[in-house]
Amino acid sequence: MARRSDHTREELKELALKSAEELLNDKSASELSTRQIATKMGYTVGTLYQIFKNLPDLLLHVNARTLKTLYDDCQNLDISKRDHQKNILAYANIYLEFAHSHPGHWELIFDNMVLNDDELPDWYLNQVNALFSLIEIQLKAIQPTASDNEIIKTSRVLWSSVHGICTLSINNNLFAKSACSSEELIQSLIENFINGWTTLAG
Amino acid sequence: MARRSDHTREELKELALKSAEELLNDKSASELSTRQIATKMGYTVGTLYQIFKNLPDLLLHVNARTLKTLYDDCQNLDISKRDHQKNILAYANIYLEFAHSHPGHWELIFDNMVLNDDELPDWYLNQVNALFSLIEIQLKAIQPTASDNEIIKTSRVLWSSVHGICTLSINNNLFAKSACSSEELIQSLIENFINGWTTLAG
DNA sequence: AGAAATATTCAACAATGCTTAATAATTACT
DNA sequence: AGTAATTATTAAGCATTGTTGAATATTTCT
Repeated sequence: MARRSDHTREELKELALKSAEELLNDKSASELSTRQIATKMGYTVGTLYQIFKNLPDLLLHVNARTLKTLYDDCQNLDISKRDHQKNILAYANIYLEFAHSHPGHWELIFDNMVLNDDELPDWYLNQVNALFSLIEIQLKAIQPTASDNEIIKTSRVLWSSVHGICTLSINNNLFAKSACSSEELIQSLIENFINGWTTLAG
Repeated sequence: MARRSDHTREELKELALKSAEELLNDKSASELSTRQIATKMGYTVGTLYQIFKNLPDLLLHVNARTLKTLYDDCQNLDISKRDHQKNILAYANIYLEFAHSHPGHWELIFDNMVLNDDELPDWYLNQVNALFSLIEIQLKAIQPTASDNEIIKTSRVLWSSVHGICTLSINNNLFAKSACSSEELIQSLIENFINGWTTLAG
């Protein structure tokens, strides 16, 4: 066996990422492995190491595509010019919807294997910041006098909280049989928090 | 070979759990293995399978002890009879402090290996519910007219949100260099949310 | 003391994991 | 066209996992 010019280098990269993504539709992030990705591609593991530095590097590229999807989903929203709380709620629901329908992709974003390896590259951090900006813009519109620091802090609080609801609802760790759909929880969070934030700090 | 009378069955159980806990001080939950636990005990793996059904069963007992520690920490608080928001904030800080100082123990509680195996036993669920009750009592005190359903929902929202802040701050995923200590985030969450909750639903 | 019961160890199995050394095939050059 | 360099691809290496069954050691009971 040997060389096959079936695919160019760029095609192989696309193929690898696509294979990983397909696997993530059925498996959890921790079950993803080089062997499985290679098999799904119709190649063996060594090929992967010619395209990517190592597994974390491959996964980072998968994550980058996930972030892009999320960002595009947010951009496709009809943003209201008046009701900023509604906009934030819509963002949160996109996040929730994505987490529920693509738990594997979503989980991988927070996988320590990818994150802790070393410093994340700038091109990746920029994608993250772009997502945060969406929220920050809405918050600034709600409270134009708030300091940048306050805006950043509040965006982190909100996003962490939404994230927590997603995490626990996906894994069924809410321990509440009834009347606790994750949509309800998200809505309660956003409404009460934003209301408190506007009346208190305003 | 360790002598049969070195430890009673009960002592072995304690020894196993203690060894697992010590390992969790240095390792992440996913790095924990039967072989390491057995080695730390001074026994071999077979002994573990005489005490516990399998690894998830062992880990479930580790988690039970973690939950007890958390509950005891909460019970040792000086609870105010007036300022219920302050009490909730204190609970949240205990949760945060525990998560930061014992990330391995904390992570294991939400490990899918333990949770997804099969239905969790009642004696374990009771421990979980006891912790939720602490929050629910405070919420009920804030809004005595709120329905049970609303109390349950709100406790889940609050706890999920606190949990999210812990998750992301531990793994350094907040992507905010400065001015975002997790304590600040927790305080912002509790203050704004409770304020919004009392003014809105009241 | 000898036999039955139990505790503990050891070895093996069957997977899985990431990574790299070796191999085979294509390309580039003379 | 024939040889050398490059590169795609494979195969093997090495470590680790949870679990089990047989062998060995220790205790208990008759």
